[in-house]
Amino acid sequence: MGSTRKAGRPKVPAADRILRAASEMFYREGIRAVGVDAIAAKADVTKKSLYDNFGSKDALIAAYLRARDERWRTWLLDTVDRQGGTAKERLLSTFDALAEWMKHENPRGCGFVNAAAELPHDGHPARAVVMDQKQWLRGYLAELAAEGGAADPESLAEQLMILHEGANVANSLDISANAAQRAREIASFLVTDLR
Amino acid sequence: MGSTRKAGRPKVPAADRILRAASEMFYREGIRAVGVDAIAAKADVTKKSLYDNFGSKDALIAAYLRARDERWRTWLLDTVDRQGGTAKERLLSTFDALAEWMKHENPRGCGFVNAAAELPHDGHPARAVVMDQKQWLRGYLAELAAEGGAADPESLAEQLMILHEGANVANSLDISANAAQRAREIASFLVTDLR
DNA sequence: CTGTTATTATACCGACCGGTATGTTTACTA
DNA sequence: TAGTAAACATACCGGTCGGTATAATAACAG
Repeated sequence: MGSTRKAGRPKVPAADRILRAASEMFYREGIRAVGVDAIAAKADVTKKSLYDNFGSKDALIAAYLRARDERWRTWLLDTVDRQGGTAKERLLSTFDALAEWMKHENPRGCGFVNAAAELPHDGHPARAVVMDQKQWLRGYLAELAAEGGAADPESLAEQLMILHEGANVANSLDISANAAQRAREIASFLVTDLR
Repeated sequence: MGSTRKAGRPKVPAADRILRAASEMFYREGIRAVGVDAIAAKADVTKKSLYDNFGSKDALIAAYLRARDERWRTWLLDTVDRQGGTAKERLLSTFDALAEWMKHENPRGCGFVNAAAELPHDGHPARAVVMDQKQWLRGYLAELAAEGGAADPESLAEQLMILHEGANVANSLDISANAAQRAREIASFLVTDLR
């Protein structure tokens, strides 16, 4: 069902093209390194359209992170559900999902951690998105941990978060060739007592 | 051009003030967010002095990271040596060193990881310093692992690196209240068979 | 058709960017 | 005391930053 309207012009709405261009450039080059003019040019859009749609660069940054967050959540949940199994197995599956994600979407580290590194001020709208992303994953892991009968699900979730974040960094800086796999090995120790 | 640097000077040399100011600002605000004018002003120095001493902003960034690297290495080695003990105990001590370091020098995450996030291009002089920092720590951990009789010291070092990096991120984004302690708990599992 | 909305094109704004040029002053040392 | 090198102060450079203004054009709903 392609929405092909009039072979000449906008197959994809301007807002979508802007967000797509911004996402690629922000992640690859760094947020502060990319100017709004460059984004508009790559999206084949005027700066006016960009500001009509998003209001400011800061809002566009937040939108970029929100979209990335949604893609990651979908990918993670789909992968875990697809592999199925017990709560213990699903906790370990999150590292398989991470491995694939890093391979083709995350070669330069976690986009949220990178954004937080570039935007240290608490007031920035992007930081709320970052914090939300992390707390969501932590909550999801805690849920699975509780389901598996963990003695302290929250503590286990924190430990698994450390492994996730560490794998991201180790992967992006060539510290480990298959960081997600290594993190998964460690995680398997932590969940041995679960069902 | 003989003696450029010689006998003791009563005041703190300009180069030191510049490097100190740059270090604080780069780490706290982010590298790209800080302009050379602001650094010169904070160091109470003219821009000319800054460029005479460091040549370019990129070189100053690399110098900032090199200085930070040296401080970290010194802190780590001193802490580990102070606590002493077996190789196994010293591997665990690296997490105690990290905990203290994060408390008063690293609240905003690993400065090297943050720098790599902001400067993605391989050609940038800062990236070499970052990579060197990570490889050094990995090598140090592998050394201790071998000393402790690890079956595969390199693999163990990679796993411990994941824990170090993960603790840094978890600490800076409030994912875990005592991330280094949690990472240490995990590490203690990994080194149980060592001496 | 007409009115509205989205989008285009272009030009502009003040502020700041990294970096340079010019001289003048300070401070150590030969 | 004279020489020298490092620090000073100031001003400038072209380029880019995020953001705005104005006006023309294209698409669509009534």
